[in-house]
Amino acid sequence: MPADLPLDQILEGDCIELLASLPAESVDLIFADPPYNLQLQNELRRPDNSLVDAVNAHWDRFTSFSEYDAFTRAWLSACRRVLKPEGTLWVIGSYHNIYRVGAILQDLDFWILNDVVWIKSNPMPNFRGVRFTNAHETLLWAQKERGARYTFNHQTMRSINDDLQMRSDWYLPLCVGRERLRSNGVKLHPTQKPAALLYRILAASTRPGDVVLDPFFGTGTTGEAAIRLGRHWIGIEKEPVYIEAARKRLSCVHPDSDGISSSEKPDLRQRIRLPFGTLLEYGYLHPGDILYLGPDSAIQAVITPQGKLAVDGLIGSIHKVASQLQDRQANGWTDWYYYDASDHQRHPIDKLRQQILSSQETESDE
Amino acid sequence: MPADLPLDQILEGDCIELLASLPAESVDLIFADPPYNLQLQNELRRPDNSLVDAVNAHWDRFTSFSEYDAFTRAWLSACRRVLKPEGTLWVIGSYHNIYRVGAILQDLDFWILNDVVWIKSNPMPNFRGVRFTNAHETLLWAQKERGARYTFNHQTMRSINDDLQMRSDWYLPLCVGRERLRSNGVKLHPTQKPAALLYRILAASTRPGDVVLDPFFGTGTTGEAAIRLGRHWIGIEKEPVYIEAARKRLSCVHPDSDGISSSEKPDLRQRIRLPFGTLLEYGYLHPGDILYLGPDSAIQAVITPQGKLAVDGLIGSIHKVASQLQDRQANGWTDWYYYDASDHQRHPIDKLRQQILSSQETESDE
DNA sequence: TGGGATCTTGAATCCGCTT
DNA sequence: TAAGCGGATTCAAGATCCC
Repeated sequence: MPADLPLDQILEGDCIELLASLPAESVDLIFADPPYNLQLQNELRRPDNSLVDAVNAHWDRFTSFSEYDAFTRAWLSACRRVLKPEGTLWVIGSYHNIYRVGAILQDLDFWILNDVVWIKSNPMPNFRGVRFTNAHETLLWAQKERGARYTFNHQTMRSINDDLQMRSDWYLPLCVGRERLRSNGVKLHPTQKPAALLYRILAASTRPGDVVLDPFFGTGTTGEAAIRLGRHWIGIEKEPVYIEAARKRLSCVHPDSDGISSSEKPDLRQRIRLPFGTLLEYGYLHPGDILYLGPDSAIQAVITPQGKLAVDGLIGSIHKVASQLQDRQANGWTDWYYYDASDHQRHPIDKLRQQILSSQETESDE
Repeated sequence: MPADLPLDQILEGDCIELLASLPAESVDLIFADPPYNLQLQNELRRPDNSLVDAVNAHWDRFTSFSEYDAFTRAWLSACRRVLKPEGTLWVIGSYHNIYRVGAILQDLDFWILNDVVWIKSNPMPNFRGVRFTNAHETLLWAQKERGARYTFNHQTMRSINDDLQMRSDWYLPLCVGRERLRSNGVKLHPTQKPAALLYRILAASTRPGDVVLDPFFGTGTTGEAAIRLGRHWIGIEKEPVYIEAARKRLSCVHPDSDGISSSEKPDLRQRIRLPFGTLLEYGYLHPGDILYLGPDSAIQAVITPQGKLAVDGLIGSIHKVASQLQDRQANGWTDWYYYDASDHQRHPIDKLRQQILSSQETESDE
């Protein structure tokens, strides 16, 4: 590691200039959350006529695609220089910018390893009903040089995904509530990312002690994840307000004493756990199917596309719904039954879980 | 509709040439599933050493991004020419090609309306555990001209999504089992799309009788959805094997007698506008009658002979008066109530409008 | 203090016909 | 063509209020 690498600090200024001042091939991972080039023409109002507080920051104003492209090429090239040959890069964006970014990234000889979709559990609806709800953002994960060795902690990802391979669709809520940084009740940054997103990214693609750089540091979510996971970080940001907020925030963050960072090998106990939704993924059950609360009970519930159960107005996990209906702590796996057309009988859904678990044991790659 | 438009048939040959022979601005919707530019360097084997039957067709081989870009620009431009000004275009792809396609599409002045992610319930795992399971593909939905009116059947989408807005994340299984076309047990087309995907696309963004064109028709999934939904279709394909399979397949498809197509809720935006004065013309209400601002409110207004409402010095449309009295954006149809002497209750005046609208529908429906 | 009702808000390219 | 205006349009969570 070069001695002149400014570790664990925020560099104040323009990222393209500051990146040029850093030593080449010195960084293991880059996470970038660049301006999205949103182009809302007019104000937007909800059906109750209240005004939506849209992104309208000066740093997100570009006059044309070509201006945005030039900006994108500049910061991506600067990032490429400081990245180690075996390093990788993440970029997040929406449909407004991600196709520009993706194409330029490929033109600069980055090699895409995955695209990942962050699916929001609570996106803002489309108030006018004129398009589909914009419920996801896209992450690109690319390596600097095609064919180079890169870090991917497969077992760590498995262990935080109920021992299934982590897929390219990630379900995470927006950054709201206590996690969202505010000043006098006003959100500090219009697009603060959830900590869980950065935590997963760093846990997946870095090793302890690695250097993680974020050229659009904002309020420092990347730094927080790095500290918690025992990685070094470098943040670049030019807005003094964000820098101050990030410094204050990061002064209170400490490495996790347990969790992913200290248990990078999967815990054998966790191998038994399997989310109900997996039965849908495997096609054993389908959204819309009916489950019964017991072998003879008339009480029914419908499976939702999200892998929950719905009865009347009640929606929740198999365990929660079973508990509420029976007014006691319940185990959904043994309480809910499905109808098997082949033998005309009801069986507990736990039977399906056992089938998947046993098939995974034999498929296991260890 | 141009008389020389070859409806409901497959055109045999190269799509760029054949598109040039079609009349300009004649097609309502284009769905394109272009070659993905997949380039597995070596054969891919599962953990049990069996060989994965990857896409390796000759039509999916490009030697460079620039060659793929030129091809993409050519077919997208040709599509743009035949599309009506208010027409829209869908393209599906994976991370190998969708960023090229998206950027070129924007460069050609298509205007992106949404990107949609098709999330596969049963994707192929990443056998070696070196990346995230590639569990989704990306769809781009764009209009030919920014700001033009386009078709989006919001109410239809709502009704097939439990009365919630349809989001940009779609959960559909891969095309497998009986749906997958096979010849002697071998899959006929390496990337046959599920019928449910095309069905949703056409149900969302076309109207009955519209012309849907697919420049990479393959085995005709787009044609099947079009027939089932009562839309015209044009398929372009150059592989004789696929053409033969599509012809055979489509000869057995018939319009749905039920399902989405017949349960399409009328989009309120698209129905005929009916002025408040019509209620007076029909004799449902009379000048001088009293309306009430809610089921219990004491606030009253008088109907003027001009079909306006008057309260104190205030005179205006049902909407304007309701908005001013309540100090918010209001819909007069649902806010104003009339007194029905037959049941001694107040009802929204929208009830009267519905009666007229339904009587008009039964008159015009043959 | 508990729970139900109401209010607030989040990276959003967000109306369309008539005059 | 730009302005006017009729009238259609929202989901999930967390925070706050109220009884």
